[in-house]
Amino acid sequence: MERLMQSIRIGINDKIYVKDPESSDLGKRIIEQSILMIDEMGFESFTFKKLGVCIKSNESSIYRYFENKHKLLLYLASWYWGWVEYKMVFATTGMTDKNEKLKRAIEILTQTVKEDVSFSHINEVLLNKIVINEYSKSYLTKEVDQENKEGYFVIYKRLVNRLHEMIKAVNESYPYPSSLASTVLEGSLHQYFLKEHFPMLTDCNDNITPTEYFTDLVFRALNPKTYG
Amino acid sequence: MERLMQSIRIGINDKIYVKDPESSDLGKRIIEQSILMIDEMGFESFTFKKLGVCIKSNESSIYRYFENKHKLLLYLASWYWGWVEYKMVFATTGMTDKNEKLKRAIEILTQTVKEDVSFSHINEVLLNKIVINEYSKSYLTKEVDQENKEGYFVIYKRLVNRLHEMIKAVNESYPYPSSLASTVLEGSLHQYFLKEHFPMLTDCNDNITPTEYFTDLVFRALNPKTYG
DNA sequence: CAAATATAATAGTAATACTATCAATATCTA
DNA sequence: TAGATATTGATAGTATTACTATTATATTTG
Repeated sequence: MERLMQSIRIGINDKIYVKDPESSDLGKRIIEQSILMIDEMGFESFTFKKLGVCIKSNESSIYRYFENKHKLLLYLASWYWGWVEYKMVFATTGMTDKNEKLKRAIEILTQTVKEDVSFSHINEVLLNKIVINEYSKSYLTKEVDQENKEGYFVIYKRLVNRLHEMIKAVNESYPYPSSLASTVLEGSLHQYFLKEHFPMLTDCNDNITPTEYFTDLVFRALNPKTYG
Repeated sequence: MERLMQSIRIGINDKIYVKDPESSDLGKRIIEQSILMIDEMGFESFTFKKLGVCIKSNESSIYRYFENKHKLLLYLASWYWGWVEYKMVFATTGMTDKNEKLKRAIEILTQTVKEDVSFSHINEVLLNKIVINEYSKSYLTKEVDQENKEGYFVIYKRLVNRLHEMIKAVNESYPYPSSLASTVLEGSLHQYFLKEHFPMLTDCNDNITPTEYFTDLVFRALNPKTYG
């Protein structure tokens, strides 16, 4: 798996960047260090100026890769969801038992990333933390409709849709497959956040994972007669 | 109900503001107009300078009420959740049927606000929209633990807890009552957002409400043997 | 009416989020 | 290998943001 992952490229909408950061050494340093810095100081405090100092490059050079830090966040998020999508498809294709398949998918989608599987310069553990803390900010904007039209969220939408399809496969009469799918993806990030900062608002802790909670929830919803 | 609401005061942690905006005419105009402006231009573009122009007052005068716009958002959110809590408690106290009580609570917590019930200067319809679009930003910060310690989120936490208690009352053996409660509250805002901007990711539309989806979900989760 | 308080007006600072220009390198191509 | 081209770096500059400080002017209250 690790070997395989190293040669995978995540296809990201090329309108998100001015110049593909994968195409140069500077570009890769921008991605690598921005992940470390955003995790460290939070997206609000992060600036291209600070990043420039950190990678010993110039602010103006970074602007040649990304219009602004918002676009950089969109890039990081797209990369993350593309990576999760890859892992999910890889883990579930070929599975014939629909229940098991859905269960496995939920597992992949709701688990934390524990070790850096190492796409060379991208630290997936920190990127996962960034997505938990910052992803909402990438779409809770006044420009969301325009940016959605331009395709900045396609990967995420495709991922929700894949889950939606698996839910339908298990119970085609369940009336809210899309909402359930989006609830699992978004809710999972939220439960991780609560676990860290508002432990009173969640049952998730060192023993109970968001994966257990959502697996249970989804199968109760889909199969009320036989579950539990 | 309307009459009653007009005389209610929402008790907000006084560390959120420098000077209580309810204590003066200027303070009320700050609240009133900031709601209109944040709804109109989004929280990112909103500044105290612009607000000053809008209410024909001075930037520096606004700083005497709120340290910064983040604190103002915390204030608006606290007010909103306090108002929702009031409505929920009002609607459910005295109900004896635990199932009906939970159902009614979910209804209140997940419905949109359709008309301005008019706390004089506060437009609840717009405030509800602001909460959908901006609430996450109030806690997805590096300062969240400190601010939580100072009690800036007590009302919201109390509300989640009330729902948690009602869930337990219906099914005390359900293993994830806190997570389910927080999922309903946060997920409801998310479904409204998706309905508006990513309709493919939700089943909610003009005919299906987040209330129906979450009522169904919660009762399927709590009562798998008899529901549906 | 005097004192206290609230608000307004003005000015100023450091940082942010860029844009523009030009020089220095590196690389690729004829 | 010279010459063109692309990439990066350095410097400067602008408008806006997010404040703080000071002083003046209303307004309230005792």
